[in-house]
Amino acid sequence: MFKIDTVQSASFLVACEEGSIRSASERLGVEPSTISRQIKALETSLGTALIERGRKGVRPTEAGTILRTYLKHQQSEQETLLSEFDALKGMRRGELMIAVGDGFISDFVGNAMTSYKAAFPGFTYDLLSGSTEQVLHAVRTDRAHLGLAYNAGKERAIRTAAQVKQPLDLLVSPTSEWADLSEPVTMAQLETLPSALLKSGFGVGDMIAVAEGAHGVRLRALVHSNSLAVLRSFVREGLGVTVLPAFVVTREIADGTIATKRLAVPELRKGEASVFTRYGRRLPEGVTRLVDHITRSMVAFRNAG
Amino acid sequence: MFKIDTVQSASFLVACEEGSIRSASERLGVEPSTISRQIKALETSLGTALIERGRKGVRPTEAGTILRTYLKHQQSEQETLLSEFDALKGMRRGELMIAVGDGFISDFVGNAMTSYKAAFPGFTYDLLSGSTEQVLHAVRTDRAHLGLAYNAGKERAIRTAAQVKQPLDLLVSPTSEWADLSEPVTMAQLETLPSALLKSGFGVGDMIAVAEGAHGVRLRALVHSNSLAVLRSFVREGLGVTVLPAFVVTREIADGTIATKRLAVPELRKGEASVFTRYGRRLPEGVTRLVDHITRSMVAFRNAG
DNA sequence: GGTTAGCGTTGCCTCTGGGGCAACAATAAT
DNA sequence: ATTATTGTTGCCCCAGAGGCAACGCTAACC
Repeated sequence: MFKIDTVQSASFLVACEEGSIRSASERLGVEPSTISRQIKALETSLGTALIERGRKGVRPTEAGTILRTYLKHQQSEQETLLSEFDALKGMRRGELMIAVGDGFISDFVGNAMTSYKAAFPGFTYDLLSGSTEQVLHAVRTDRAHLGLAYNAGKERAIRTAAQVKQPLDLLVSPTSEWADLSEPVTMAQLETLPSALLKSGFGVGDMIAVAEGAHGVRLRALVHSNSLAVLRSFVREGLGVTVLPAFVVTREIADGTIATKRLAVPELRKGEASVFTRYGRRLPEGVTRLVDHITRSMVAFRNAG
Repeated sequence: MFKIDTVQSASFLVACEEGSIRSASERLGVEPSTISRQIKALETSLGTALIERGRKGVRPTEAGTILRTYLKHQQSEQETLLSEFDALKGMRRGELMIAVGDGFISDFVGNAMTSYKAAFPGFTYDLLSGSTEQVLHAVRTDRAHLGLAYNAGKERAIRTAAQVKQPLDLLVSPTSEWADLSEPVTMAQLETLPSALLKSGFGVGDMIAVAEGAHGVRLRALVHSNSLAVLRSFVREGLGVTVLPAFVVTREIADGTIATKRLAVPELRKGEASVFTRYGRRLPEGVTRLVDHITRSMVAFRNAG
């Protein structure tokens, strides 16, 4: 595959620079015979004479001159390669492949990514978003280094790096008829409310399904969707309520377009936001450091519910 | 100097292509342990992880991907390098460094170079011209592979590849008063003729000096020059005569502007045109082949005087 | 012109280090 | 839980790289 051995090349190159095999041997700290043999071996493998052996040293033949410029060129290319590696190691660049649950997007981009970018500029991101199930799958199959998802069940292949309880709340529009419901809201009350819910595959959707089963009820879901944007709009427009962890709507809470109400349903309070990787996978350092930033800056992981 | 070992690179590359160390080991015909160790050694020398070891094989890390593209690129460059070597070996290209005596220029360019170019296109020439002494020096100091000169004396450092007797003739203009001199011309006659002669350092000049000494005479040299063109013009214009081997004025003889007359001076008939190289120098094949063309096609070497 | 110094090369020997073998740990699939 | 497959590691052996010294050769020097 590669006909040009590196050690042999070095001998050849130094011999050309020094002009004699003996001085090359001194510079490289080996015997002249070694240099002689290495160059000869290189010539054999290339099938071409590379140096003229003369009375007072050696000089490259025409083929040798060509090889020399080739090696010089390659050497400089290798230096840029090594500096790229240095940049990778020194956290000056890198690529992070992250899969995030839809609910984490704004939190992640607005907080974790922002602070990380300030600390380590030069990193690029491959950001997948989707349901909890999709995030888990991406991590399992190494399509992402790191996953952020809600209510990701334990499984052998997944190693959880951080996990914070984030109970589901009832989200309502402050201007709607449901704004003055008294807390905590019970399952019985919930059953009567028009709602927009996430489909299964999403952590939230699965939790609600479990709660429905436990209480033997079915919520009046006007909408089942795979889009959080649908749920938010649904609530803001006063069409009904939804059930989500609070961190998903941090901004809407802040600007007063959505309000939260505690739920008195134990099954809906067990949810956890988690950061996880594939079990056994050796991660780039950049990813490890990113986990720190996530746990320190993201609302979903800072606030213990 | 070179941190990237070729054998290690090959292991790494094949492992990435095959997707597992074991299949790579099969393809390379070695044990998996070898591949594993080589890749690990490469990682150590580069100070960077290159592959992620996984449950069902290996895959390059980010650094590994960069290295991979680098190696691919290098591989293709190496191929072009090897094809250049092939071209050199196959006599499809090369550079010939030739030093020729001034008198050989038109003969060499018109005959040897022409036929050689037809046989081996793609060769380039570095053509030095000068006196016999300059040609010898160029060959001695390896500034030329091959030398063509007149009356190059024997010396240890020079190996003569071909040598042909080329006696000096008297050159006259056919329309001049010396056109009807009877042959052979003696030294005594020569002494009375106005002449243009080459300076010493040239083979011809040195021979004439020797003959002068042997006969105890001095020729009436109106002009001493280091330029054959001067001598030719001098004769053509009917200003006098000169002494040169006939092959120097082949064209002038052919078109009738210069005529030759035999000389009855033994010292002036001993001259030889020779092709030579530095003793002990290993020559590119192209040069060896060129010698054939020279001896077969050049007037100076074809015609035994 | 012989002699000497310096060049690259080669034969011999030593010993390092690459690579085979087999057992092992870890993981995915059954 | 078990099995099959992955990469890894300890052990051992031998090819091959490299040191040593003698050699052949050329160039320069007296």
